[in-house]
Amino acid sequence: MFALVDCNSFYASCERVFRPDLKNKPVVVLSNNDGCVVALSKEAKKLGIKMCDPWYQIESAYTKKGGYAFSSNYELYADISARIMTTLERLSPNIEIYSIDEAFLDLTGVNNCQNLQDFGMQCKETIKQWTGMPVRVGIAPTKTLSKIASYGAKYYPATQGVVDLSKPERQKKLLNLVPVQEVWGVGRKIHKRLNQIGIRTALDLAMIDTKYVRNNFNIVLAKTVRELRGEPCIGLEDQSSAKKQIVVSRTFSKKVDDLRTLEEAVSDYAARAAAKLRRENRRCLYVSVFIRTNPFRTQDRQYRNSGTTRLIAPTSDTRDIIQNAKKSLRAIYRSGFNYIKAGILLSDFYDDQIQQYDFFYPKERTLHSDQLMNTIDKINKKGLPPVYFLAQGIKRKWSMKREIQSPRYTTSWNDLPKVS
DNA sequence: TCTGGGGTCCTAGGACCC
DNA sequence: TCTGGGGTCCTAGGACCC
Repeated sequence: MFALVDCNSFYASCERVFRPDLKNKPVVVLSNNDGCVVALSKEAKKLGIKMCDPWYQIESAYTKKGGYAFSSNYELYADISARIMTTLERLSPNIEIYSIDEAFLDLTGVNNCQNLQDFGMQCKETIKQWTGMPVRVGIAPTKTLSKIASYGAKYYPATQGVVDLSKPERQKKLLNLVPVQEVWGVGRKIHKRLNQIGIRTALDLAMIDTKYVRNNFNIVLAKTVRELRGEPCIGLEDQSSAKKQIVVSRTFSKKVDDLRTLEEAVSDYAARAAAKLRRENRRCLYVSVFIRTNPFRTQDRQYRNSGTTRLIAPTSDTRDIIQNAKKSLRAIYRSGFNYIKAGILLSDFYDDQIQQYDFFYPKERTLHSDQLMNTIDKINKKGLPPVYFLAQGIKRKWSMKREIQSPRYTTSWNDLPKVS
């Protein structure tokens, strides 16, 4: 048996934790560069705002109606997420942190000593009390069904945010009410194809022959079908499973056309990616870079490309990663285009405890590399002004716009909320 | 003028091997 | 006119997730 604990409009709710005056008010959170809406409260939804609405199109009408908006504040969200996950770990022995605002709980054994509905209610209330965040809980014999349960908890207020689908009759009843595109694993493309063969609800999907699905769709959807019938196919993921790739990419705050500026941005992303890599205790062998123009500007000539370099040996040294990123960038850069986005991707990871040196690897790099990186990471961890490489640039005019960001209430001493 | 970022998994097709 | 069979590995791209 699984439980899915899911936060209600996570980013918007985070903004409310330290702003009780925003209770029952419309709140939206914007993507990087204040580009579009990525989270919205119930009240904002009622005003007709939708996920992914471009901010510049809705700003004036929305604020006139008394709506509040925030630039994304990932430091705050990550910290609140960590508090919620720690709380869940105390309530259940085995959890899988699925995303910043969701976790699956393994309820094996719990149903022997406690009513599951009560357990769900206890989770919800404890999290509210300890962190201030509203969550809902879906309980079911498979992960896919627990997602369905969570959907029920979201759209039917009578459930008070907790739905237990351990009984097959209840599963059937709810599946019949859920549109097929809401099923976990059914995206836009599959939805369209399912509609063409007359599949409209989750229950319709649960009833198709799995062989037919395997032959006409794919094995992933066949698993989904079996999960909807209550047959567990997807287990709790092992959290130790390490990342396979690290991506850092950003849209620029304005168009960029010269190589120097691109180099600066790519070096900055490379340094961030390298720091992430070290946090995972890994080294990487490949560094890829991609750049692209703005596809929304149809009047502009379009260009996109990516390039990859293989390092001499696996490394997590920022200097190596920056150097190779710049090399890849120079190989793919073409002048005469307005670039809007660049990114870096690290792949093929190795444990940082095992260092296989190459005969031709420069000695001075291997000698103090780990010590130097360690020191930089330590300094940058402690809320002091960060240490960075000159290649990352000083003014960073290309860097993203966040004009209406809330304070970092829980992660910066200067931003602590004041009580007067 | 202004349209996000970071991931995973699967599959088809090409290169290569015997 | 005629040109095998079976396998592995790698990569790019598609689809999905939050």
